[in-house]
Amino acid sequence: MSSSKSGIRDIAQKAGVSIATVSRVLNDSSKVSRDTRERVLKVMDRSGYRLNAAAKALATSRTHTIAAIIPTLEHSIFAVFLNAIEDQLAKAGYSLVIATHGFDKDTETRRCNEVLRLGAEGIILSGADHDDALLKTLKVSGVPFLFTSVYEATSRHPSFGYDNLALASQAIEYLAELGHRNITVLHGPCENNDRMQLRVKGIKSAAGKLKNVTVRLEEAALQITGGSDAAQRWVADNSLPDACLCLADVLALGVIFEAHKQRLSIPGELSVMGFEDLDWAASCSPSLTTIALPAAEMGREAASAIVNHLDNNAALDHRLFAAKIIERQSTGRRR
Amino acid sequence: MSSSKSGIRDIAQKAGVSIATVSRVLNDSSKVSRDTRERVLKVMDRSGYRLNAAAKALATSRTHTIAAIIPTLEHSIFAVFLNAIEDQLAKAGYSLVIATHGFDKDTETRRCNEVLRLGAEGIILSGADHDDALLKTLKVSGVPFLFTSVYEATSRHPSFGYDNLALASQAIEYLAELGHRNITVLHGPCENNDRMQLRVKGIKSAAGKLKNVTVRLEEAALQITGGSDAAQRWVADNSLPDACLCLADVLALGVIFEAHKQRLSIPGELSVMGFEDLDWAASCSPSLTTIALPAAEMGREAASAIVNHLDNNAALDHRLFAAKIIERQSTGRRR
DNA sequence: GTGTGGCATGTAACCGGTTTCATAGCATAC
DNA sequence: GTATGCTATGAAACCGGTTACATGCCACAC
Repeated sequence: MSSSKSGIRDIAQKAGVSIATVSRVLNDSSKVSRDTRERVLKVMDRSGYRLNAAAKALATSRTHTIAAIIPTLEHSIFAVFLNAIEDQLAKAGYSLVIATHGFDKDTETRRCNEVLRLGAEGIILSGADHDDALLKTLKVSGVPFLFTSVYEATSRHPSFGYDNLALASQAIEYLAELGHRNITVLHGPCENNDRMQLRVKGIKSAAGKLKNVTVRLEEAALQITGGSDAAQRWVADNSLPDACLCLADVLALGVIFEAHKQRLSIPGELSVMGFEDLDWAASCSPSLTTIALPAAEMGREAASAIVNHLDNNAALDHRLFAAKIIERQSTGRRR
Repeated sequence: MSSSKSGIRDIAQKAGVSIATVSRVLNDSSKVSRDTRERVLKVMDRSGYRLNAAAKALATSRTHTIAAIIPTLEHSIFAVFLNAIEDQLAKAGYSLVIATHGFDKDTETRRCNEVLRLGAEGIILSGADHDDALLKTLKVSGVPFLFTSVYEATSRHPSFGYDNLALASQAIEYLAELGHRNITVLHGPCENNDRMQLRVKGIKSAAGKLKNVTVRLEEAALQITGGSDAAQRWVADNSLPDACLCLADVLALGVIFEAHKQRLSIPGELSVMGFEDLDWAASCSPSLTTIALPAAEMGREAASAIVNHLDNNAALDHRLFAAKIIERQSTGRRR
């Protein structure tokens, strides 16, 4: 080995300049003569130099890393969301670290500490309901963070999301307006999932005001079989409602599949409505009436907002993402 | 502020020990007396000390970070795969950085350089077909890497995956054995996607050997509408095959939805087979005969292998993941 | 010729950890 | 009492960058 020095010092020596000059070249400082800059760059290129991010982070206290802490990547709504975040962060020169917690608050808190140790400069969280320890940790650390998928204008912490409560109310009102009098609402587990809690709350609130409409709430596992099992039960029990509102699209897909197996006509015998507008909702048969949540847009904007806060000190506050009912063929007027 | 010193030096001062001792406590070195250790830990706890990962990385040349470079998170097969990786890495004390390239080789190479600069100690790639520049970069860097989703026993680089070629052959043979004589194979774009290329190659190879079977290949966009558009065309053109083999489950789902709309009976008038076994394949109607790819298992094992290589210097080599045909109700004997 | 200012560059401290090596303290062996 | 060895601890160098400050040089004004 010709030179044992590593990194910047090696380059400096080979180029016959000081390490400060090399650093200036790296950082595009204008205080370097054209000649010198080119000489240094040439040496770097030839030596296959690669900047050491850890050293830079140590010296600057900047890591250019953002963390997203989410329940799981297995639900495609999160994958779409994260994909948009990653994309946007990459454009801004930041990288994404992900941590999943599987809907467990203690795990979430632990993972939050881990990403902070790693030097995350910003944290994107899912939902607004978190452990006190997590919030305290975030507060103490001073790292900016963002709740997502919920819009909580009154919260002290910034949130980017939807008005889950109002949307759920609108959904059931929509079904009621179609004349349905007997509506079953299928929802996922509410535990450690405030988005779902809010939707259920919205249902309860709207149900109280609807005259002549019977609303029944049922919980199902948040997967296709959760929906299909429920539909199967309705047929077996002879408890088929006029309409079924699923507070997650996967449940609706399960219902649709099961209805098909049972030769139940949708929307003839059963109207089905979803929540999320996953990619297949427009294509399934019948296509699914649902509430379109702009998850990708939310991801992009959340990433931009955090970056903009870090780079330009822009304020982080609340942001409501419009979501609206997409009328498709799985719902119809009650016969 | 009482003490301006930061991190370890602050703790050392408050505990009345040297920084070396604090470091020993942090690293569980046994060469610290019980008393001292407890005193240091107490001070750390009270001060809300958090280790600086960048400093540690700089000093040790270890980041405990693994990168996964994948095309996109939007296809759920990748999400499932990554979810398993993240889970496994977290258990082993590593974190995951993800980089997506959107099926673009140049972007992939660029992202690879980025994660190397970040200090990724291992890299998980999707597929085995990459830019020469990327391979050279990896080779020069000395960072261990793993191709996934493909099994290439003859490759000089380790690969964890499936025998895409053989599986595709088996799939079409399976359909032929059911008596189908007129089979259309629907595949996604092959460009920059060697998994798909291999599957198509497997089809062509098997097709040559099948007597009395006409195999037609059609390309479709890798999304549900790719499948439904194709099926719609078949009906319009009067070119409906006996059976349709989709080299990605999403395409099969599109075909199933469209068949339902067209009141085409599956498998009565058309047998449909998929590839991947995504989560809904068992629940859809009719349930989908497909090839089950153990993506989560592959993710877990890939993560373990990289970690095991880094921690215990275990060799990284090839690993074939068994995938098999899952017979469900979307396929049947030709009438 | 001297003074002034600006530009390019270098020197050295610093970021927060780890680690090598030295050493103090003490018990045990002779 | 001295030699020996072991344990717990500390001092200081080091990892690879950034950056405040110093300096050398040159042009230009006087």
